[in-house]
Amino acid sequence: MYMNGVSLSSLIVAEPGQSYQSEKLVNRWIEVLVDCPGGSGLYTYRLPDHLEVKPGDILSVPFGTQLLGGIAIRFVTQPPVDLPIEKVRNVEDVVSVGFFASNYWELLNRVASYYYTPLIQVIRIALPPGLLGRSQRRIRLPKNDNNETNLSSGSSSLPFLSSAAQQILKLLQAQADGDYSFAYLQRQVKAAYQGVRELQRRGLVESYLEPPQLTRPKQQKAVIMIGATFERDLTIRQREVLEVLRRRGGELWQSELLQICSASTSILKTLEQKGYIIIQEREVLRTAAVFPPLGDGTQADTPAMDMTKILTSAQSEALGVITHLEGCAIVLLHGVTGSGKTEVYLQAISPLLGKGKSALVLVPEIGLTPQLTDRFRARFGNKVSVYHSALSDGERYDTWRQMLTGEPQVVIGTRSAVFAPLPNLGLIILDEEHDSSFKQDSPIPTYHARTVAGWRAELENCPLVLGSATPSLETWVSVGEQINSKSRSVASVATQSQSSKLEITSTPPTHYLSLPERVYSRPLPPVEVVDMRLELQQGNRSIFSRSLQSALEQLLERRQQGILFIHRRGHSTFVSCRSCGYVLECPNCDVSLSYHHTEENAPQTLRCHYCNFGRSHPQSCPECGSPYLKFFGSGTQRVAQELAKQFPQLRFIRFDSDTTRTKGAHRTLLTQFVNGEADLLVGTQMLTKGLDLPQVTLVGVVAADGLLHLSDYRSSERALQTLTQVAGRAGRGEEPGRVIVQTYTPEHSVIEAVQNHDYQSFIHAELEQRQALNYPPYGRLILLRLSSPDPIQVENTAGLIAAALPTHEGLDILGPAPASILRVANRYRWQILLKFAPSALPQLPDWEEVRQLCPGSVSLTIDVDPLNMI
DNA sequence: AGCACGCCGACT
DNA sequence: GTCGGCGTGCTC
Repeated sequence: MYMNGVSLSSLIVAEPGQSYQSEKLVNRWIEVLVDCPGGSGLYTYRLPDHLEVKPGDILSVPFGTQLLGGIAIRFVTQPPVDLPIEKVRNVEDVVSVGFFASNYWELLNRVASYYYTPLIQVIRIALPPGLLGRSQRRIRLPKNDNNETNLSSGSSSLPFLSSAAQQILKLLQAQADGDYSFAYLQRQVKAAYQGVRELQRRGLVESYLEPPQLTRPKQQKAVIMIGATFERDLTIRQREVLEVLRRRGGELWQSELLQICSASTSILKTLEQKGYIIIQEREVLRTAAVFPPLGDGTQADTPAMDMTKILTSAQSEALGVITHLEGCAIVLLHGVTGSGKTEVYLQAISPLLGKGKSALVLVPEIGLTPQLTDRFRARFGNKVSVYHSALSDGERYDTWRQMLTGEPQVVIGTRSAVFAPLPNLGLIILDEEHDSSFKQDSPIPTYHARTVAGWRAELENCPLVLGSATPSLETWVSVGEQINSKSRSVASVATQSQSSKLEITSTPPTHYLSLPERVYSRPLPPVEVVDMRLELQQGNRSIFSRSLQSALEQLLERRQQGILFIHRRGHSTFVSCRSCGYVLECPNCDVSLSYHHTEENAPQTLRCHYCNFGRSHPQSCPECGSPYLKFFGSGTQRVAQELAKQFPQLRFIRFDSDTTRTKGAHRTLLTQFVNGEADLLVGTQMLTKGLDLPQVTLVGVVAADGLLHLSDYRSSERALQTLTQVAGRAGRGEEPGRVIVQTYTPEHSVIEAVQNHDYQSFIHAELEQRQALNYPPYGRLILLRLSSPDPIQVENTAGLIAAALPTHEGLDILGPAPASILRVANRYRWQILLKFAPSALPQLPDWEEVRQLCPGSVSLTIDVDPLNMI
């Protein structure tokens, strides 16, 4: 257990059935895990008589001068001996009752210990924001009965006030209620702390605590009928209302009932007095609005009302295996692009709901997959809810509570939804399991949703289905090497270690399920590789090869649609001076600024992708004054310009982080494309994530090279995954597709693998290399990220830590090395990589001791199983 | 994180 | 001598 010196090993949540009464009288004290930033731990509180608390409840407790959220851990018969009794304070309130089931608690503990993160940090991501919300310190003008004469003349009458105090007073007097949060004043006025103290001493302002803004459930009035017989003391109108209520099952929302009967509340009041009904405040759940379906619904493959589809034989075999699983199992559903994985998910979930169980569906980014969400909604209606960080706090809170009800339901969500508190979980699906957005880089815990989902499946004793056309090597290896024997059966089914029911801790059984063909036997698109060196040699200086150019022309002639994929890293579009070569750089980070063109007529801006610094495009070079300051690179803007020049009739839509920044932009752009308002979709990584656009026949990769030559050990794997996914967007409908990949290194093994649609051979070659170098999935990695505003201090600290790390057989220490972009947002970053065999785990250093080596200005993040090593 | 307490330099 | 700067440490 990782708890900053507080041992929680004996920490067990009380059994569910435990009575409040028995505890209440005996135990006057309760230990609470408090949500305080520095070194969180357990604190003992007194339980007032009027509060009923059970371990696992979320509480609001006084802590120092503020009220904080905390989790009730356990009752104790007496406070710690070294704690003076008068220091023990009362629990303020109960925020939420009965949340942590014991296996859920165990899940959080595992995350905390595996990722070396304080438990409270894990709890924070598992709970909706605001639940552990802190109270706010606010400053207001004193309420004065005799009018404001002493203040009204303004700050000029108080010349002896400091300028900070005067500014604060002015702000407060200008505000209608004369009331601001202290944090706001601190932002507005410098030295606000002193200013407020000064004003407080003079009695000109007062300070008070606003309790945490808990997102209270929205209450609504419900009308419930009691007694079924109608006496004759009813008027015709009252009878009508009761009749409506009876027909609707005796319960309705007040507003609904009144609307149906076009009545007013006075009728209900009388009925309540006569004892026919009761009116009750009930919680109403604000679930996320159901979006309109994508497209107009007339497209052959766009299901308006989604129906169960007839499965291919591989699909039904896979479905058969999944639905017959009992208890925990890990399943890899390896289906080529367009093989109908989603349909398998849908049909696997369907019978569960009937059995009163719920399903959790994890996707890389919800905004990118409106199609998947639509399809689930079309199939399961309001049993589907969506849970991710882009929801408003209220929506998130309500969805979270909806999950706690235990109603059978389907939750679709991103990374953090792996903590969705669904009881009766019957199945976890993690779609596009190779996608790196399932890994959190910061803040801590740096968890991988796939890893956590595995634990969750084990603890909930339910299957986990990992779906991908391009499985990660980690999954490939963990599901079993037996796939090596290339079975060419339609659905090759393999079962590894049969776990006996007695050994709960043994590794769960694994299954490999393959969907090697697309639905309706549609072929995978042929991939044409174009050597751009030859193009240049033969005098074609365009960024489009002749092959791609003619394909684009054909697209227009045949009225078909296509996708152009551009790999763009932040600094591949930069502005430089053609005269002196000066490059415009971010003043805070060591990267060049990239050119942005947010709207048609907006002024040109330059932006830093790391810290979001922005500036206008200067008229002339700041260095030499030359007016020839232009942008370089092959970002989407550049490609868009070239397209407009070479193919003026071609209508295209840019689909990248610039054009999809606003909420719902993904959907709008995709809808336009689906409706045929454009011929071509031009974009970056986003195009790779599960788009199902049946009309697309052409996929062009402008330059594959940017992907191939990244400098970490996973770059080949990632490049192949990206290219395979992009290629897989072509030919998903009735028209056959084709793919054109432009590259300067056509002999690269990744390019060959894409061309031959041969993922498996590539994997085996890649796995051999990983094994030889002891990289994941064989060896394990832990990355220590250090950062500080002081370049010398980080470097020194990094050296100090590296020297202090133990030297063991099988534990490699790589570095310390400066991060590839040394400075981001004015912080200098160094890192140390630890590589070790899984068996060397016990020899790892004590991270608390390592942390001690960091001076205050240097922050240390321990990234377990890192994916991004920039 | 706040907010105490507490220890040193510039002033009445 | 006091006021007020900010560095250190606690919060049940």
